[in-house]
Amino acid sequence: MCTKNPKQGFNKVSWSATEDSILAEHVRTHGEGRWGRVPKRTGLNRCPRSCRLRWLNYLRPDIKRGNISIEEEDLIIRLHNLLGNRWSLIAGRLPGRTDNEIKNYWNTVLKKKKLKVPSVESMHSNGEGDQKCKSKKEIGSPQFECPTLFNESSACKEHDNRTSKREYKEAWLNAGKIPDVSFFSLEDSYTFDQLMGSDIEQIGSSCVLDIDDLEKDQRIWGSAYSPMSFDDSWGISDNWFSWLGENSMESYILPL
DNA sequence: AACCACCCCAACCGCAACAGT
DNA sequence: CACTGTTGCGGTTGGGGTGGT
Repeated sequence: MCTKNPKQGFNKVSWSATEDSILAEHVRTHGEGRWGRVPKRTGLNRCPRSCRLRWLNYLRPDIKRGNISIEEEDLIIRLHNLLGNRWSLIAGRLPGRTDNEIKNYWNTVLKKKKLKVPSVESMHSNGEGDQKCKSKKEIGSPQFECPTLFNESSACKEHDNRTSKREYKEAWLNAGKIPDVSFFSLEDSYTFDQLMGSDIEQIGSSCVLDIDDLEKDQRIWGSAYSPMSFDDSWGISDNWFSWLGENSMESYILPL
């Protein structure tokens, strides 16, 4: 655990080029992980978490530098509509971008853009567009921008009764099929309709289907396309789930 | 040139989940 | 099962840069 400066409370210190090179060299030699040992081994006067963060957000070789493109911005907006403030998941769909970067971009750029354009949800609520949850459990429910009478409180309440991430994952792996999806609300289905053009589709409260990866495999995609029809009331038809289960599509299911 | 206000982003925090013993 | 250390995540904030006066 990083400790606060007892005198000044909070004391941010930027990483120097020397520190960066020491850390980068250490990761190159020993690999990622075991961050608790890094400060001792390298002599860096940094806490393990600070080292990890510096590597993940700045030093990693696959980090993409430069401005967020229009395409990336569009994807961020669509994924945020789908997933809410789950920055790591959103970042996972943007190669080379970190969750911190996307979070910052949202808070400094996109949030303002969103405020400028009156959304439907603002007409139904007090205008607080972003969810303000105190814990990750509360964040669990994606905040959908629904054109109808979406009710956030009822959606959150619904989420409490949903299967936990771990149970969901285990159930999927053990049973070889997608567990109960009866929690799909009518409101959610409207969101799926809106997101038909997206490369990612939510198939439950705790996982999404990676359409991008699916499309890469032409054999699978070709045979999958026909049963993947969308149902008017539930967003994704039962055919999807049965087809996915029959064809061992675990690798295309991304747990949230 | 000096000051101020604002903005952006890196770095921090608390909490929760996970892994190991 | 309980405990402890580690890791991952989202929220928050201090520092530095920039533009306006």
